[in-house]
Amino acid sequence: MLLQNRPGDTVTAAHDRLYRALRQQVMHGELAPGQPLTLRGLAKTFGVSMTPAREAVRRLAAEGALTISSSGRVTTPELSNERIEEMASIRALLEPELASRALPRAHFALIERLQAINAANAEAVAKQDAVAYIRTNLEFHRTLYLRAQAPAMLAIAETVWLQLGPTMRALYGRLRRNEPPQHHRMILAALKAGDEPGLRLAIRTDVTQGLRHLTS
Amino acid sequence: MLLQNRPGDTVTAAHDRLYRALRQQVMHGELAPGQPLTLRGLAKTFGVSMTPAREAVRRLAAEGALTISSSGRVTTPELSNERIEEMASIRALLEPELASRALPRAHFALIERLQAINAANAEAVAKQDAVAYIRTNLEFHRTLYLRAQAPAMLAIAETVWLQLGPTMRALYGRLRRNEPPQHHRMILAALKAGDEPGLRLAIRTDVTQGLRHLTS
DNA sequence: GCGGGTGATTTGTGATCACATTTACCAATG
DNA sequence: CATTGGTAAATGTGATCACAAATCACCCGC
Repeated sequence: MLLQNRPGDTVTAAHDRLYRALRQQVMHGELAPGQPLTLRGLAKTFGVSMTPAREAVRRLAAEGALTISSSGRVTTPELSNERIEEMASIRALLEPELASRALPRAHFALIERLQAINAANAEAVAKQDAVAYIRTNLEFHRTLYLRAQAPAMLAIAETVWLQLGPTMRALYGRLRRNEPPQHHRMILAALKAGDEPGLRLAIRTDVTQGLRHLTS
Repeated sequence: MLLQNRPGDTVTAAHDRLYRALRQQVMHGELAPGQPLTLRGLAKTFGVSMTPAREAVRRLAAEGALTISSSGRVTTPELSNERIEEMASIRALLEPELASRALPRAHFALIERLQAINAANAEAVAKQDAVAYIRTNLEFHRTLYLRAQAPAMLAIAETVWLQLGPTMRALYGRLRRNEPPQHHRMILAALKAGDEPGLRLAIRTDVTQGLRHLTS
């Protein structure tokens, strides 16, 4: 991962580089739930001082990507079962709407790209690569929802994914799944058919099913 | 407003005091859209140094309560009509769900409190006090949704209110409305009757109607 | 009157330091 | 062996400073 500005790069603020790198790590499940982080540690890792590290951490904490204890300690979030179920409800509420809005704009080129992402996802399953699985899974959804032309709604969905990142890692790392997501095929079929109710149902089922296993 | 810790107070971090004070100002429409803020100005106003001011601003920017330009300048957000409509859609999606979940737990004491808040709201209308109008209006919704036992969903709804704060100020300051919100009475009636579809519709209408006027 | 350029001021960014609190470690004691 | 006590290390917080970039104000020339 590129962390330093190099000559010719557009200069990005240090706090922003740190924010983006950490955000991706959290969202893709590269950090376990409850993982402690320190400002000095992050600063040293990224070759900056504590100041930009603090700003990045505050920003991520505001998005729910990190938790700050009453004494100021920073960790990745450990979600209760209730919270996980609530997050699943939110996904089940937002994402069918995003998919519906994307449906009239989903032409063949988009479906083709979704199929390619799905193939990469299946490959991640075969390799038992949890991080790649989560990444391609989210990429599948984001690619579709980008067509919805609803940036604020998509941003909310992404903060939900963020908060679920570490938990998803724990989930998919635990139950070594061997089957690629069957619901993605249903989503693709509904997209091709222009079937809005079917699409909503397929999305709802897809986002709900994975989390159910963890709350048992 | 109390901004300094006094002996006997539980010590709250400076950045957190500043965050809460600013957040309330933005959410309640005390700041106009596009209002510029400076780190040194905020720090001086709150009697602290730039460091906690920066942290509070980053946090608020992450929630969409403030906008940071490419050069780092901080302002309250100026929403496009498209963005306002999207925000209304999000409210129309989330808030009926929150109300539905609150419905089975809405006993008489809650309805009584809602009526009291509604009376304060009507008073704000009579006094042409836009800030008090927005504050009591949001308090009405938050009091109901708190019963939904869905903290993450409520938090998302609040970030939407936050982003709309300055715009609501501009809206309600412009069209000097003389009538108290008639939809709140429908909401209360549906609550008393235990009528879930009616409640969902009343909420949806209430959150949608106000914003429609701005996008014309 | 009006546009462009130049210097002064304002402003955000990042580093460093001092301080208070929390946490971790380890030994002494029961 | 578990528990308690104290000491040392680690950690977050806030202030201050230096720096660069952006912005603003003023003035000159047209």
